[in-house]
Amino acid sequence: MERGRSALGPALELVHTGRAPTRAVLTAELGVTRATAGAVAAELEALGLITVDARPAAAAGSQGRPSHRLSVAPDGPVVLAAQIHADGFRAALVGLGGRMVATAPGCVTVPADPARIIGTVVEEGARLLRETDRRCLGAGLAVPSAVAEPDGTALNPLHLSWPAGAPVRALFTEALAAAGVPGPAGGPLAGVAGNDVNLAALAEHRHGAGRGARHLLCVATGHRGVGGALVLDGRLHSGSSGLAMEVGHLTVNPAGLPCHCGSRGCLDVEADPRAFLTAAGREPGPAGSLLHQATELIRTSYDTDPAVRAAVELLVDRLGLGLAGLVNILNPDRVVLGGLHRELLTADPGRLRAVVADRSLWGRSGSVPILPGTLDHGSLIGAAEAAWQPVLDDPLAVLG
Amino acid sequence: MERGRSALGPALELVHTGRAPTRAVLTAELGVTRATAGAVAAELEALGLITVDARPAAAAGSQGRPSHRLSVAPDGPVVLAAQIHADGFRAALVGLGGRMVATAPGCVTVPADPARIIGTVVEEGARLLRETDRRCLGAGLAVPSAVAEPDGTALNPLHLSWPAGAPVRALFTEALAAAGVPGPAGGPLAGVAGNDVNLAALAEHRHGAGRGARHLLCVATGHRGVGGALVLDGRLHSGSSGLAMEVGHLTVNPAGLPCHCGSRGCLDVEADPRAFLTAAGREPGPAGSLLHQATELIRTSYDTDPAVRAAVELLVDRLGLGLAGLVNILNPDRVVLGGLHRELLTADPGRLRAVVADRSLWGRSGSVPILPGTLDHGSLIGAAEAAWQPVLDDPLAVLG
DNA sequence: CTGACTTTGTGCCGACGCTAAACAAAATAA
DNA sequence: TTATTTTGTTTAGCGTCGGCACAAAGTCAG
Repeated sequence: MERGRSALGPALELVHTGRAPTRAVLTAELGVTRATAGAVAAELEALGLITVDARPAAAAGSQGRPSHRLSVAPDGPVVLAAQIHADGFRAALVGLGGRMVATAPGCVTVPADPARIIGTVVEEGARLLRETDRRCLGAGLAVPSAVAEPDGTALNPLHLSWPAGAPVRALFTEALAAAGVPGPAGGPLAGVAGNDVNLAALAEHRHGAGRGARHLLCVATGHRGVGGALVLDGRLHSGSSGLAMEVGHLTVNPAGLPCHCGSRGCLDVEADPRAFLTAAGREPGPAGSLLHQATELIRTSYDTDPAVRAAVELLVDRLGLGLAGLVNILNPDRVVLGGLHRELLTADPGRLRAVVADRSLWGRSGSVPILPGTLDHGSLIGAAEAAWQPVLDDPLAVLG
Repeated sequence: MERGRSALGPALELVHTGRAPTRAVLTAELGVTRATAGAVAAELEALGLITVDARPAAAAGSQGRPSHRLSVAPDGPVVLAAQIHADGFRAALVGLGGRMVATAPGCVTVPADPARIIGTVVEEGARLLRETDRRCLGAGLAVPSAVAEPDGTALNPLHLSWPAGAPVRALFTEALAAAGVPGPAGGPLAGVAGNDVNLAALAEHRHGAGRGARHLLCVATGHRGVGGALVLDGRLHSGSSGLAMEVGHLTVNPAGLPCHCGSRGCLDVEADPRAFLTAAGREPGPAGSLLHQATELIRTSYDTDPAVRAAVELLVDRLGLGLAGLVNILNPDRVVLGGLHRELLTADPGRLRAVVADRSLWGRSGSVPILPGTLDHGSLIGAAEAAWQPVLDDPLAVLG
């Protein structure tokens, strides 16, 4: 059996995430000798994945021989990333380092049946690939639904009016074959599919506000409902069957609204954009625009409208209760919020952090940092991250 | 740097947990060649950790050359395990395979100050060690409190009337030195300390009802409050600072009792022995006997006393709600219950499983197995497991 | 009982990933 | 200029593991 250089994957991940800007840092991070780090970097360069710049802009102030600069290859291979959400879909090519190389304009279409829309978004991606000469090493798809493993089926694509249990991964892989996208070995390309919040969390961990966190908790909301995700030691924790972090049914308001799950006051119905708009006395618009409507309302009227401010406080309190419960269970060392929750945090960071610190049992002794997400297209980048994973695990197995 | 045989640790763990009864199975489980597995087994035997029995009792019915039998060395090294609970403490020597080699009679003492009681239990353990000629490779202590890392301090030793923040690991290590317990290298022995429920979960995963589970969730109650633990891919998940799985403050009864955390209806006050006794119309006895009182009541009167049966149903419903929340968040592939919860499950297994399946979102499509714990002294065995961990990770680093 | 077959255990060799150590290179400091 | 510091490279060697051939110990068919 082929045995690749085992430090190759970790080294690529360090360059990929920007945590190894030089061979010297790479040596320290990998815990190997300079000789090994040098050999590994040379091999990654030979594979066309990274570049070594012997003459960086200007040496820093420290003494000693200046380091060469390591960076991801600017014209290296890419992966095909696709995202489907309530109000459309998007396709892109993403290189190492989370760099968006090419994007198809975000098409706004009412999602019809899964096979059709997945076929369409894959065709967009295939078109982008034909316009470039860069190799495609993988493909990832983000959907607003839990994706069961090992089947790759979408269990609750609620906002998409898809049938529950749609085999999204199989449809994705079939669409890739139909669109003529070749895999790295020339054969067919196997796609990966995942929940959008999970994938966004992975992207935040690699390239965003979660960088360097050991245990990262992400909570985000799209238009309806609340999603969670957990990255443990750099790996997405999706549970034993891909269904972990369905956090929407934590009780955050015992006297609250009834939820379709049978309980009352679930996070899902108490801390999503619809709940916010209702609390602010606004009429919720069409389903596909709830997030934008709520975000705009906060950004434009938080400082001026007392009703908006009161709604923010209410939702911050509920969200804080849910976050505190999750922090007590998972004990992450960082929390990153997305979607509406990110806006709530930005609007009133002190209150949310205080609520969580107050309710999490060890809040006083070093409470957990809570940060807003920093990526614009987290789910899309995350889909790319999932597609890169085999390469990051063992570059030679994919490229060798 | 010394580089031990890297398959040595995994191989020892497989024999330790009984998952590799023969070299052939070991070969398959490790994913190596027969030659490597044979060399690894020979080295473990040379280290005195396992024995190879070339002539097992009787060959099984299958054809081909019969395997030699692998087992943990019956007179191999041991670790010192100690446990402190609300109504006393206990010390034991535990060999590989989770075998209790020697036990000091469980002393029933009201825990006074941490240093005194830890000193006493360590002296008991040291006495056991003096009565044997087996080497001691580590020491572990289980306490009924969250233990913060990396400090090793007990944050909420509520039932022990200890000061919060007692440095239990340091006290344990000091007591080991004071009692003259030598480490494997002749120097002082560094002890490890952990929460009792966490350690019991580790023990159940290695030697009990959790064996073979990928993601194991354990929930248990002692006399007061509810504890949780999570074993992910064979490693205890204790969070970024050792405080994970504080599950006692999940809301399971929105109209329930006020909890000291400020909320109402927390699992901690709704599903512990005191809550059960109250629900059954019994007067709770002294704090240190609540678990025994509740257990006895279920075992003797569940079949005959309608009030007891009603109390079981009530607590099963509340516990089920809490478990469903945890299952939705963590998506384990097995759940093991201890303490009173184990009794509740045994009394009415159908109801608890139905409640969890009903409330966990994907309950219908393959609900998670819920099993009673099978170990008598789980926390003690778990303390030993934690002490064995360095040996299981790299036997040569400890023994070489 | 004998021979074919199946499965397990072992010895030998080579590939490969890494460490260690010496050396070379490129900067700063005196 | 020379010494010092830090980085990169070369070479030798070691240890782990895969591959292979062979031996060992049983079952099964006749």
